Amino acid sequence: MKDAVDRLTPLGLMVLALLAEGDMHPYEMIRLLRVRRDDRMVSITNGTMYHTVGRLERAGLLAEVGVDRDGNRPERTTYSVTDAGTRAVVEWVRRELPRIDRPAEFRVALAEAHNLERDEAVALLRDRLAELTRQQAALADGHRGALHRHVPEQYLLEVDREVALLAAELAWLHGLLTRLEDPAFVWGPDHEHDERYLAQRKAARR
Amino acid sequence: MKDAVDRLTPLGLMVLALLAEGDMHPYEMIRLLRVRRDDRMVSITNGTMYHTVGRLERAGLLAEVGVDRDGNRPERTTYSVTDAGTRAVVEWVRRELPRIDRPAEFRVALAEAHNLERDEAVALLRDRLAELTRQQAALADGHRGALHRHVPEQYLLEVDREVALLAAELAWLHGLLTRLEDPAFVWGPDHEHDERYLAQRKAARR
DNA sequence: TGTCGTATAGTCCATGTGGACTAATCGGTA
DNA sequence: TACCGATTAGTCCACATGGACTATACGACA
Repeated sequence: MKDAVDRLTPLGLMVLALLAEGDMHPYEMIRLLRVRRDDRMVSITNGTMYHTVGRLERAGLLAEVGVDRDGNRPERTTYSVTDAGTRAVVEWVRRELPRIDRPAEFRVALAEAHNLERDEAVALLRDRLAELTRQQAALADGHRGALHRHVPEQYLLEVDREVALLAAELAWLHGLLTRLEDPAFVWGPDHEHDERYLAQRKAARR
Repeated sequence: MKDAVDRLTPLGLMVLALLAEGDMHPYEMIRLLRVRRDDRMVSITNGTMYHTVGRLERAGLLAEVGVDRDGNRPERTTYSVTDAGTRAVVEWVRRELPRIDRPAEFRVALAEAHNLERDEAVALLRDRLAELTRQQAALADGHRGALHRHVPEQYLLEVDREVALLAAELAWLHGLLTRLEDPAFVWGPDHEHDERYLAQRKAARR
């Protein structure tokens, strides 16, 4: 029996995380996520957003808090995140942060890692580092083996790239962990900044 | 009016490219793609494979060439790629190779780049290099700007990673183009190798 | 010799995605 | 002032995905 957290899509998680900043209607979420360029991580279309919000509501992770209307425009249904929704964010990030398959999920988990305690995030990222190291070694081994068996390089372009990108990701992750170990690196909610962010949201709203 | 090439999924393209090696039934494609670890690039499940083959057949890119039966096991429907299918592979790779959105598509296009003439592949990869450079500059700019506006680093982890990975991809692509310019880099079909590969296929078949 | 797991070859269905469509309103411009 | 295009807010549908399920056959092991 799969629970709600297993069914969470990357967009679903971003919606829940966004609602932590305040109640919103789906269309506003679309605009805000686009302004913040969060659509770099997941493609955001109307269909997907409304469908996603519907699913989250059925799962009890968010709830309708009101319908208002502006002139003769379509109704706007405003949603609020529930306690279960807030907990789901933490659980999901905890689950996805160390996983090395599912790149889209990882990017979102990384962007929302600040929802976890610093120590836990560091521990999970260390697990990820170990897994990535294994994968990189295996892939690089396979690549070398293929070259040794005289497989023409022209057939190995994609593997070659993958080995290079994995190396880069390892280097980056190693650097990040080093930075996170420094207590000077700020962690956790930054309310001063959040307020300025809220102003930005109001502005985008006109 | 979208044509068949627009509707091609990464798996669809891999199926067409695979059938260039000889007629096959879907289940054999699944096995072979898994043996070659092509499921690193696209997830391969039964449902997706049979559905994909069905679509390709309706689009006229491949055709049934026979049904045989082994003992009392389920029937095996064998497919062959059509001329339209062979052309579609080239068109699709030509379209996807320079694009910098859609990472999954690019990996498959890169793996199948040898279906194009060397000069064309190089030109398309150069276009990609230019686009990637622009994107990297824009993202790095945004990142620096955010830091300058005192956005806490903890909120910028994902962007930071993206900037690093884009830099790595640029470096790799640059290196590849340099290697491809050397005439010593072999390009185009390598029949000697293909025959050994065919033997591997027979072996996997038992 | 029975049986337990895995490989073979495929079907089926619940979900999720993305793009087309609607319909009203607002801002600019000729 | 009349009209054009973009924005707002949302619905709807075709299609793609992935996982569960079926049913036979083969190999290993006890």
